[in-house]
Amino acid sequence: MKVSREQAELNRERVLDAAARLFRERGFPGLGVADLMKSAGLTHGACYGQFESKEDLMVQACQRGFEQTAEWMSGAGDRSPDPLKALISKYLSPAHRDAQGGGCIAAALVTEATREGPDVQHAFTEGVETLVDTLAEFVQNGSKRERRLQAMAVFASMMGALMLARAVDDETMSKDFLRAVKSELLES
Amino acid sequence: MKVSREQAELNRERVLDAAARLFRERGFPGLGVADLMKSAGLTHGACYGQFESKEDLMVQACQRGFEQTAEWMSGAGDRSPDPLKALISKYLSPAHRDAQGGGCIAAALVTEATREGPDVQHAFTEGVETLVDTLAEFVQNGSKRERRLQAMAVFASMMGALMLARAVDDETMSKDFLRAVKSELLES
DNA sequence: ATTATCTATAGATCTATAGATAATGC
DNA sequence: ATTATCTATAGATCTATAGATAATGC
Repeated sequence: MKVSREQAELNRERVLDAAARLFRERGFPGLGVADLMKSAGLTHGACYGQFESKEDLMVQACQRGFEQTAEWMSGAGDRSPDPLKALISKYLSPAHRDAQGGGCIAAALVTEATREGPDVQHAFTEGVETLVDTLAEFVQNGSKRERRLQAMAVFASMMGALMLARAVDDETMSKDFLRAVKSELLES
Repeated sequence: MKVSREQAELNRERVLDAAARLFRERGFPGLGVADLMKSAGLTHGACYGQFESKEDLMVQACQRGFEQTAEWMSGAGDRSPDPLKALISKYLSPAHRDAQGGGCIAAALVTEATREGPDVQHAFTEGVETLVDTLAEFVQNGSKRERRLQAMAVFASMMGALMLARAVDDETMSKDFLRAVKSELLES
């Protein structure tokens, strides 16, 4: 039953990765501790050896998810003459829309984060800050503050479009949301 | 215990109004049937005389909420020389941010709607369609399709900014999200 | 007689903990 | 000896239903 300290750490990592993915797919209240631990190949009792509470788990899963999203974002822009446009195209693609568990964690959990306690909300805030920083590096013109505000506007617009594209059950309308915001952002 | 048919209908309306408000505030899984009925002054057993299931209730609460939001939107634009700009300013105000229960239902429940069954998702889709129609009437230039795409882009951008402004626990950043998208939308 | 609502409860599910188990690490 | 994980379970909560109750509507 007991495993090596090294294996225990690997297990904890596996739980966190599963949590970061499954919370995005099902939301915070939609994923129970037992289900999550089972996905990582453990029983639910083991959760409380690794984490203080479900809230602690949500906080750490947010941090993990934002790290992944930030990496995904900077990766999308790299090796492109206009990294911001490259990222916008990737963010607003049907592929991203259909891969909620591996996509932008902000788009997957904004409203749910608002309904959780201050610790989750704070982890979420810090994550958003990181994403805005990442995006701001891709903005070409303007003062530092202008670039940051520009990044915030681009991020909010993309996120809104992605979420609406996911929420509607009409494929045409869904693609139109992606297209509409994409052409709006790529023009300016 | 029994009330008049007329009173029963009033009760049902009161339940629906409470549901439309409380689901926006707490999310679908966050509001239980017992709590909701108590808010309307009834016991939870009465719910199943008025609605088939919690899902049925969610569907009807969505319809009610979207009606209210559509009215709120067209009201915001009326009696203004540029109704679209008037609406954008109202939508992206701190007052709207702080009044989630009475504000845009799409911004309050997008992600949660995605996690519910097809009936809720369809009610949500129809509601979004109504809001886009309302917004499209305020767009001045372009063909019908261009005006509609423009309305979709404006809606997605506003919604994303409002949700991020609600999610972060830093007042400066929150206001910056509103400001950033507002100036972006009002310029063009 | 009909029926809107209430009371009581079934059955499922969820977070969290206590104590047992068995392999690690000294 | 320590401890990561498991088993079992407590206690709370949630949706839904059955049957009782009492006022309406004929």
